[in-house]
Amino acid sequence: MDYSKTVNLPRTDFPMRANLIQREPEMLRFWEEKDIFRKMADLNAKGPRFILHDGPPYANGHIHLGTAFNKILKDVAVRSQMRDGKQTPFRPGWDCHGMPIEHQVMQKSGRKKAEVDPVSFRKEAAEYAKKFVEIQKKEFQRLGVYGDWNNSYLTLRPEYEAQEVRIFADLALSGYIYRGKRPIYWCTHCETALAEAEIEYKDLKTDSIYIFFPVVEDPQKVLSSAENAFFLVWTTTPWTLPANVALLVHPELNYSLVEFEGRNIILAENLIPVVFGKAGKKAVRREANLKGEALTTLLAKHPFLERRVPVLAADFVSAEDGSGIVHCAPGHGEEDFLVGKEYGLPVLSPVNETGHFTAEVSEWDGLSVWDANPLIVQKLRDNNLLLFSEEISHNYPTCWRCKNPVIFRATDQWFLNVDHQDLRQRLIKVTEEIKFLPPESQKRMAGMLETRPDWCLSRQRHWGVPVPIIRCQDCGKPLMERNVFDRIAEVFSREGSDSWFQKEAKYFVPDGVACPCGGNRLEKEKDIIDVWFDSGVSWAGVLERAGHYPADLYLEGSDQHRGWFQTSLITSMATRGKAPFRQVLTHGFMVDESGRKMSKSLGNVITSEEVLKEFGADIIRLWAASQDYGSDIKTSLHGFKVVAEQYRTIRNTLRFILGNLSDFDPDTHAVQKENLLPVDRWALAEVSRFQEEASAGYQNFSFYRVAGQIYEFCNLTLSAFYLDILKDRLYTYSKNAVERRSGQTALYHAGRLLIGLLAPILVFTAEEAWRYLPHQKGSDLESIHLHLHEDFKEFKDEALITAYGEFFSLRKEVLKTIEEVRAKGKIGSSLEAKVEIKVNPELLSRFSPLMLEKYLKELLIVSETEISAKPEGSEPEITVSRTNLPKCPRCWVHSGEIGQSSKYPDLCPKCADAVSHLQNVM
RNA sequence: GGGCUCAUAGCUCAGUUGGCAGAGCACUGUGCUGAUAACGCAGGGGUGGAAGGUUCGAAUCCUUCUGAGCCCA
Repeated sequence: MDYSKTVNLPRTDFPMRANLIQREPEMLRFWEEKDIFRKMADLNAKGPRFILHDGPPYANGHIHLGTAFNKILKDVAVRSQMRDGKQTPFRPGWDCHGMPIEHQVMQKSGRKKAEVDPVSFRKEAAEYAKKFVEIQKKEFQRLGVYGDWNNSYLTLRPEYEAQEVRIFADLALSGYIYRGKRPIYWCTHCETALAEAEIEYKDLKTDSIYIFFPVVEDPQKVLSSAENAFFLVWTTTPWTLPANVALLVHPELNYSLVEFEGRNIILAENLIPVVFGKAGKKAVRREANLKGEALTTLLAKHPFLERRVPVLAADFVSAEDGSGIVHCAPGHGEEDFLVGKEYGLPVLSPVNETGHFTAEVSEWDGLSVWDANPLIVQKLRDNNLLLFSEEISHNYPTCWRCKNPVIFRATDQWFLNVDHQDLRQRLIKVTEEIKFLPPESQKRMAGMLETRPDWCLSRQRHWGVPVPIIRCQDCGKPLMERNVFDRIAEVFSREGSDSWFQKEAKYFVPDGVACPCGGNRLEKEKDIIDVWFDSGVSWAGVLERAGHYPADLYLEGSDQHRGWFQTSLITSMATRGKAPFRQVLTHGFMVDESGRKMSKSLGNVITSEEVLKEFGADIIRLWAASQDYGSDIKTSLHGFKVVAEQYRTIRNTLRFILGNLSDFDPDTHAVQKENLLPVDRWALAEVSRFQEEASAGYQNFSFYRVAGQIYEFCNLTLSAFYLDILKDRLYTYSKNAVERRSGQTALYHAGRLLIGLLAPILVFTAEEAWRYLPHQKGSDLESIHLHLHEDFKEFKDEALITAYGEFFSLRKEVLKTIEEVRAKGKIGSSLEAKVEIKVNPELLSRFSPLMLEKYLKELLIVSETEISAKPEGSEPEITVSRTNLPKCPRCWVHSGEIGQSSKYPDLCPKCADAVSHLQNVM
């Protein structure tokens, strides 16, 4: 007789193969049709609020793996908070202005900045940005990201621009905004100022030259002989020499006077061998221990201009490179500028916007600074004032957009004064009140704030929000008045910032407002605002207006320490006196297998598109959630395969659970806790623990821990033990036997919890599995994503987990012994084994809750067991042999009770019972 | 030059307060054939980047060094 038809095998339509690429889009349609996202938003309308403010990605190009990673982390954060009963509106945004788009559009049309009509150009740029907003929106949606996609925020929307003007006005009217001449990063190719965040450092070869500056005065006789004396000055930017106005030494450093080819040369003592070693020449030391401080009384002469230059002390002068003496051009360097400011030096900047010398430098007028470099070196050589020159390679700032090296150039720009009203100190202070994840990033942020220069807000470009300043042409003063700003904001909110380029200045000035000087010829500022200011005020343009300010969390890549985190913090602190976020989470960057940053030029980029096509969104999501974002994220195709493998384990576990619950109705079949079998109580204790730990992981945003716990629960707790020992009960007991229903009760809870915990990560798979899971009446929710967190505290039982823990160590020994016996060919299936165990009485008594005398066979999946006490203190004794009992043809367990049933003499009692309950058994 | 991070099995990584070095993948062997393009079991494989120090005891704490990465100058 074939009993295989009489056993309760798992049955489910939940497929083993995920086929995510096909199924996910179907699921997206389902969510859309059923309006699930809106229902999610309404779910916790009365709950506490959790606001994750979306840092707007730049609306340029398709999303890449890094963008996908970031958005998925945000999504997991939002969804897990929602599961916890929080009200979590998520409004995605895009950054739409700025150089990258301007650059693209400019290139497409093949025009130059000066040739374009601003109005039509801006129209094109807006189209371009909107196009990519739509593209990226679709890509994010395909990844299953939850959000109010029909209400996303764009920095180019009129209302947003108006709000930006209002914040600018708040800053201007409280004195933070000034126009000044300071050296800033300047891209001669893009012809614009650049912010620090728009700079990339690359290795670049430059001239490294050692120049003689003649000493012309030594009033205090610091040198034994000032005759024929020279400072040896080091620089890597010869073109800045025309702007030189001073020499800088380190005050604490020791300098020496050496004789070389008839000259007396001053340089840092420790660098003598280095410099002359490089030059391949020999110098004789004449005088040592000249403190830098003492040298500041001397006066030198410019090597090719009629200019006397003082010697000043500066702490930043390095004793590591060069000669220990550097030249100072306040127009071409931030540090030089600060020294210049301290000593009242002039700020020379004889370079125009395209990087060519102006007429101020008569000798090289009209020449680009890069072309001038060799000529200047030659000039020095001709004047016999060059010790030597070499090429060195070092990190040099380049433009993030066009990749060309940038220069420092002082021009009139609009700045935000970071020290006004003690702002810098307040910023640093407030970082201590913000929760940073990981905590180290607080230091990083504070450190950057400590040293950052004033924020250069103006850009000489077309694509952005105009600097909202109206100036009097007669006196040149800006009309910094509240009602003027209000008027500009009001116009922008209606007509957008394009109006600035279409309307006359007076259009933006309310009637009756005039310049105090009496002049009435007005002009508009031509510069636009730094795009980082756009996104930096999103707390105002988005959060404040919705009553969501400040946000609970900002979550971005670690590069935003100098970017969005900082610009948001500065604008918010300066105008509202508080930080726009309570917590800041940063994650690392995508790097390849060998730890190198992913970049197009290295050809090691993996796009989200290719991963999506091959694996599906849930795999990308599981991958993203599994990463320890504290450091950089190593990424490889192989890594995705590993994740896909883990996914299969999880999916198969789900399938097993669902398959074995096909006849389970939780309302009628669930077994009361006190009637559950011990091991099922243990399983539920594990469920409870899993729930507790995973929830804690979600709350700390340690998603990778949650992912690990999920996998462990599936693989170790369930697959390797519990599901295995459950099979006999599920398959062979009578359908309604309490033993079977007890196991199903545990499975049911395990399945509910597992699907629930998976939901924030595997949004598609969880939804799919949820449909196959039996539900209690009245709780039959249409989507797992509308199902809230529930706890399993009633099943918590640490003592039971500990007791089973001890049993597992014993079990491991037994399995090993069985394996040895199997290797000798004595048994095949473990059901052919008889196991005898002797343990010390203490341990045996600790096992009493497990009721081993009754269940040990089941727990070891063998046919005969005996467990007894032996003298204390000694190791367990395990004997495994082949059972002599006959095999029950239905459940395959060897039993001494076969034949007890007269109706089914070939079966064991359990199977006889099961079969007799079947109606149509054959 | 400064700040931060990392270095544990071939690969990806766990190791909470210092207490016999773990998991997954891969590999090998094997069982089952009632989770079957699935599942179970066992095994090999690590001088814990290097060198010192604290300690009864260090992968874990301290110092130095080496290598790598990111950010900043």
